[in-house]
Amino acid sequence: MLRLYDSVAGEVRELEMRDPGRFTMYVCGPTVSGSPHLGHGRFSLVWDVVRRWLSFNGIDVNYVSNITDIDDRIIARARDESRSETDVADQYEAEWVDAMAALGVAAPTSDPHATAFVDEMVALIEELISRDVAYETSDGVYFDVSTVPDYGVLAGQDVDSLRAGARVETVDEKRSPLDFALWKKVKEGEPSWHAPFGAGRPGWHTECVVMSEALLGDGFDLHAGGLDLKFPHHENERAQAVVLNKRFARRWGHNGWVMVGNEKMGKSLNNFTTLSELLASTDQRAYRLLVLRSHYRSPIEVSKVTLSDAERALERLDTFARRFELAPRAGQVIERHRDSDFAGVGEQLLHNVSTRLDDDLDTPGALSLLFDALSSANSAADSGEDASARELATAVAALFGALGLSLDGSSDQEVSAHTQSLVTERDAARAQRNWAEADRLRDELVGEGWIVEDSTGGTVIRR
RNA sequence: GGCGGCGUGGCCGAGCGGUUAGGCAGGGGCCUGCAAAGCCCCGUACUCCGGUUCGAAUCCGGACGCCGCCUCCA
Repeated sequence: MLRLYDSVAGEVRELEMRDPGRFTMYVCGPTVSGSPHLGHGRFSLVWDVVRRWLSFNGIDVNYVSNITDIDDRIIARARDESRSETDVADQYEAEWVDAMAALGVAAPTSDPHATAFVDEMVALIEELISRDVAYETSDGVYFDVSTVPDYGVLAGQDVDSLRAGARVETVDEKRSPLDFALWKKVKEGEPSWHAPFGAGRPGWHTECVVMSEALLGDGFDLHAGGLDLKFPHHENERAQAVVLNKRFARRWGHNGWVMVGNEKMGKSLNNFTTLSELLASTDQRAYRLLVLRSHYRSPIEVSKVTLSDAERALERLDTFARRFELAPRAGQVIERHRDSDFAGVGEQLLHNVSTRLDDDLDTPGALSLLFDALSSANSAADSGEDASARELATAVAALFGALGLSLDGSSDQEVSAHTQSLVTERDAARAQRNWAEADRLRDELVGEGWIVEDSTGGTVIRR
C-alpha cells in the first residue's frame, strides 16, 4: 500500500482506507476566476498520479475535486468586465476542463460546485453558531479559532505565534485576527443567498468542509492540495470539522510549488504561465514528465529549458514505443494492473517500481528504473534476445501508462504517392549501392519534413 | 518577530552513513555505405568552516546565500 507524507502527523505513513478496497480522496480544486496556470497543473498532475497508482493497484478510488464558483475574485472580475458572475465562472471552468483533458488528468468522480451546496453550508454555520464557536459581526459570521485546542497543527505553530505574526489588522469586530469568515454578508451589487444570519455568501473554507463531507462522508481517506492551501485553508477546514467532533480527513497531502526563476508562481505575484499557453507550445505530455521527474513535495522549476528537456526525453520514449510497436497500449485513461503485462523480467521491474512509488510516491526513483529498463530492453533487442526484450518493453510501457504517460508508438502517417515513390527510388538506389543518389533522395525527403531512417526493411520515414 | 524548507557535476533532478540515481546537453567508441536510431564508456558534483564516525552529500554545530508560510493563492 502506498505510503505518503501526512502533513498533520509530520511523517510518512501508510494510507488507510475507511472502507477496505475503496479509497476516498478530496483534492481542493480551482477557483474559476481566471485561466488555470502551471500551479494548477502541478497539483492536478500530482494527485492524478496518486489516484492512478492506487487504481492501478486494484483499488476503487472515489476522487472528489471541487469547483469554487463563487468568490471575491469572480465577483471582482464580473464587475470589471460588466458581466455576470456565472458567466465568468462558466468561462473559466470550461478552460479548466479543457486544460485537464489536455494534460491527461482523469476527470474526478465528482466535481461539486460550491454554489450547489450553499444550503448545507448555511446549516453548518448555524450549527457552529449554536455551539458558540462562531459569532456574527456586522459584516459576516466568523469562526472563533480559540475553540479548537490544536488549531495550528497544519501551520506547525501554536495560536500565539500565529497571532503574533498576523499581518491582518484587527480593525473590525473579530475576536482574534486569526478568526476567519464562514459567511460574508452581502454588499451592494453582489450575488447572495438567504440565511438566518443575513443574506450573503459562504467563505471559502466552509465550502470544502461541506462538500468533502457531503460526498465522501466523515473520516475520508485523504485530503490533498497545493502547499499554499495547508495554512490557512486546510487548517480552517479542519477546525470546523474537529470542533464538531468529526474525524474529517485521515491523511493530509500537500504538493510543492511551481517556481519561476526562484520565485513561487502564484496569482498574487502575477508571474504565471497559463496552461493553455504551455499546452499550445509543447508536447502535452512534457509537463507531466517534468512533474514526475521531481518529487511531488519538492518545488519544480518550469522553464523553456526544462520543458524542452522533457520533450527530448519523450522523443526517446516514442522511438522506443515504435521499435517495440507498443502503440496499442498507449493513452489509456486509468490503467489497472494486468498480469499479462508483467512477465519474467517485466515482473521484476514492476516489483522494483512499486517499491519506489509506494515510498511516498518516489516518481523520480521510478523513472530512473524505467529508463534503465528501457536501455536494457533496447540492448536485449540489439543482441537478439527478443523474448526478454519484449517482456521488459511491455512492462515499461504499462508502467508509464500507470503514471498517466502514454507512449506514442504510432507511425502511420499520410504518405503521398510522390513521397512513396521517393522512398521506393531510394531503396532501389541503395540496393545498387548508388550512395550519391540515395543521399540525394534522402535530402529531398528531409526537405519535405520527414525524418528518414534506414532499417533492415529499407527506408523508414516519419514526421 | 515566529515557523518551515533549500543550497548536488553544463542544465534539470534523486539521495535519509559505506556500493551507478535518472533525464537532457557534451566528449569518445561500437554498429551503419554515410546518417539516424540503438548500445557501451567518460566528465571538475555535493556552498563554506568545524565536529561525530573506521567511513558523511547524507548526522551535529556554526557561517554565508536563497526561498516559502504566518493575508487571497494549487
